[in-house]
Amino acid sequence: MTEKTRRRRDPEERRAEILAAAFALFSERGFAATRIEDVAARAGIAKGTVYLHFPDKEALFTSLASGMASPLLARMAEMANNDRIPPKSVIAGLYAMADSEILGTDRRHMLRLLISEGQFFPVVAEFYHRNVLSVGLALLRRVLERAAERGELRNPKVAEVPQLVFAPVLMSIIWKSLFEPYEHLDTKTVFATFLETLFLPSEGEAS
Amino acid sequence: MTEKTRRRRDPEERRAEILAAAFALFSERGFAATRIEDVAARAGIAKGTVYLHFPDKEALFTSLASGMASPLLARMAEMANNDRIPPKSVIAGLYAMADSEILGTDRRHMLRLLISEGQFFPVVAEFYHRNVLSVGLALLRRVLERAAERGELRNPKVAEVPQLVFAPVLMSIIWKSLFEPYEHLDTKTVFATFLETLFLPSEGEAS
Amino acid sequence: MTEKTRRRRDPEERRAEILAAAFALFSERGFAATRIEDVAARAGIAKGTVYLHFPDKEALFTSLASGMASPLLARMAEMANNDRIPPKSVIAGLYAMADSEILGTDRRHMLRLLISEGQFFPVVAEFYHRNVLSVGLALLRRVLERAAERGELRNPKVAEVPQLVFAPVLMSIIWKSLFEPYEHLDTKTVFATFLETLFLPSEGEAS
Amino acid sequence: MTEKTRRRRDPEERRAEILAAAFALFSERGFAATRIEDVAARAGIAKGTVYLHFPDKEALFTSLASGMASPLLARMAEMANNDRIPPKSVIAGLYAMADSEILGTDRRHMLRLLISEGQFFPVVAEFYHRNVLSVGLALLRRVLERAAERGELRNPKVAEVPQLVFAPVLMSIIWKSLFEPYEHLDTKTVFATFLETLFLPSEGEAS
DNA sequence: CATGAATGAGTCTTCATTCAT
DNA sequence: TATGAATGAAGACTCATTCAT
Repeated sequence: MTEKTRRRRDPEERRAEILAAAFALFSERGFAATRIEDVAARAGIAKGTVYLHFPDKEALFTSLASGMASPLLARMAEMANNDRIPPKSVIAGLYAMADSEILGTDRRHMLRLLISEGQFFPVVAEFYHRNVLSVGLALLRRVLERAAERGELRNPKVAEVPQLVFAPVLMSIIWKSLFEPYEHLDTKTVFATFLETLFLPSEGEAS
Repeated sequence: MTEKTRRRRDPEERRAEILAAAFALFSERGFAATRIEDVAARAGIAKGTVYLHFPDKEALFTSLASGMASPLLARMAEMANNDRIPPKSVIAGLYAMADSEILGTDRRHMLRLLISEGQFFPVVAEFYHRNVLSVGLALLRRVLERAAERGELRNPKVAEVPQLVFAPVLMSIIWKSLFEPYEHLDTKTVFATFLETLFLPSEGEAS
Repeated sequence: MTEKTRRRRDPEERRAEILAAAFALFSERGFAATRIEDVAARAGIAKGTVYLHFPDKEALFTSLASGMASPLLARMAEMANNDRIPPKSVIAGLYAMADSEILGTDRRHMLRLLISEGQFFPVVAEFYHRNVLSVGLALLRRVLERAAERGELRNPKVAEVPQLVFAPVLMSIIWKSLFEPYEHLDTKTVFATFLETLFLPSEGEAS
Repeated sequence: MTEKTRRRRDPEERRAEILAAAFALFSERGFAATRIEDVAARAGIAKGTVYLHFPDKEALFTSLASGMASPLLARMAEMANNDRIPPKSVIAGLYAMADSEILGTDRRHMLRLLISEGQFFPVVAEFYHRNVLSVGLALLRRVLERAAERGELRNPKVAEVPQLVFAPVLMSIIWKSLFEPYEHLDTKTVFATFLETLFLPSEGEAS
């Protein structure tokens, strides 16, 4: 009875396990170099079983990519929409979150993967634009406009190019992926410096 | 006359043609999805001929990657080392160059490719770190320090994190690759805004 | 009914079928000239299936070579170890067995293949030395020493060079492979004559 | 003038150089694994030049095989036809020659190659049968018959199976090729022992 | 549902042979 | 004659996908 307890799990759970395995392998080796068989092995199931949950290899990638963003985005939105938090603190919080939740985890590999493969998966790119970027940029724009109104931005025009806010995040992901072995990048300093470049010092802060 | 002049070209020229073909296809489809046979076809030669010039597919990529950076870097260095040009103009010039020479051309695809595949080609990553990044960052640091001394930076600490300078370039490349079809990004505005965020307005400039 | 029973056979059986196909083709054409695809076709399976059972072409050869010797060797050992059989009869029996079981069958092709390719498959050569030759020579030496003690050998020193015993077998294999179409070799006479050269006539035998 | 002395050599000499190179490489690696380009390189010429002297790779092999036997055979014939030399000495001389001229040199590789590939080159096999084996066996038969008449053979019937005489030579070639690294074979002892098995001790010889 | 043996299209790479120079 | 760049057929091996069990 304990023998075959592994079979016939909850479908949703099984699906999640497969995605987790795919995530690990895509992160490590990239899309092309990951074999379905390895994903299956890592998920502890047989090759064919993967196909019971996903029509093909691409679906594995698109599912993964789509499912990855939402949780984090929600938390970010929550923070950004809280008008009682000062804009600078919001952005600081977002950077802290990016640092610990993305750069500090395997998620950064997935983001790199998105950067790498996204172009060849229009479904994914469009999904991200619609559900992540549009939303995220709107949030940022709102926060930055609030900051501009309060006279906290060194250059108020930044509010019109909110993409600049996540440029350092992308740069850090790329650096970590490619060059960290050769030269360490201290992302906390990156974000802190950038924050101080965007925002004037708060009152009571030493320059 | 041009018909059968195909045989026995200058080796250097032939090599360049192959690289050009590989560049086009890698840019368009990525490394894994490009077949040597397609590279050959595009170069107007037979499959086997590619192997007379490059030992394998990887070599094609590494050659390409290595050969791509130097020319541009040299021009950038020249500009950055000219102390008679004010720092802000130097950075403005670099952004202009990035905009026209990278973002405005196919080279941006190659850069994306580097971001994507670099991790799996340590030779390339190390080459870039040593020959491009180290050099480029040193240049930027020098320019930024000069700016700091002259009191032109909004946040002098930026001189210690010169990577921030090219963060918007990377962001733009990624945006163009993935999201441009869905939402246009005006890179000139991106760079202009960022420049104004880094630097205080010059005298005589309107904010 | 036999039509589509092709899928999912007993792995051991499938393995044996592949080896049988490989045996036939290697025998006929040699190692280099045999294509995996042909082996598959002959076994009635797809190319890829071969690779489910053997890691590569070499493994096919080494498996084949290794698996080929034991059965016969065992029977020979049994005969040679039976001290109640007079030495001359033992050797006669071995020759009879070689004649009918090797020279008279496709196995002789395999032996030729071993002679041909063995040098390039050290694994195989060592395997044969350890498991076939060492054992076989020890047996022969024992039999010959017994014969020498009983004064049955024309030249007792032969016991010290038991390799001489199988020299005619190798010669016959080579002859059959290369020259039989041009000139028949009667192996029974070869072995009989050699036997009479090694051994003195038994009592009661006419010279 | 010394510059291009290498070009335009005597065709016969050039041909010989190519054959020598082919011999070395075929011996070392076998027929399939030897590339024409390597033969050319070893002969110090360009790939295409080989084709000015031999129509294809096979011709290289057949030429080589055909040209290899004659010189040695001639010397053997000379010895065998000298009726003043006692038969036993003739055979002893032949073994000595085989030992020093074949087993002791690279020629043994070529003989192994003949054994290996001969089957797939009927031209070669037939050539050898007609020009080497027929001749050689006739010589041996004659010598053995002379020995039989003189009552020097332990088993006079050997004269009817002269192939037995070269069986130990083949065995030694095969042993050296495959098993020498694992166990040394002393060919002098092999031949001496076999000689004493074929022939009765000469008068004045100790057994 | 789950399995994993089987499939075969797809790709890299090699190398005998040709032929313009 | 000699060269060696160019060719392209050939073959080993991979892996996404299917499907009988």
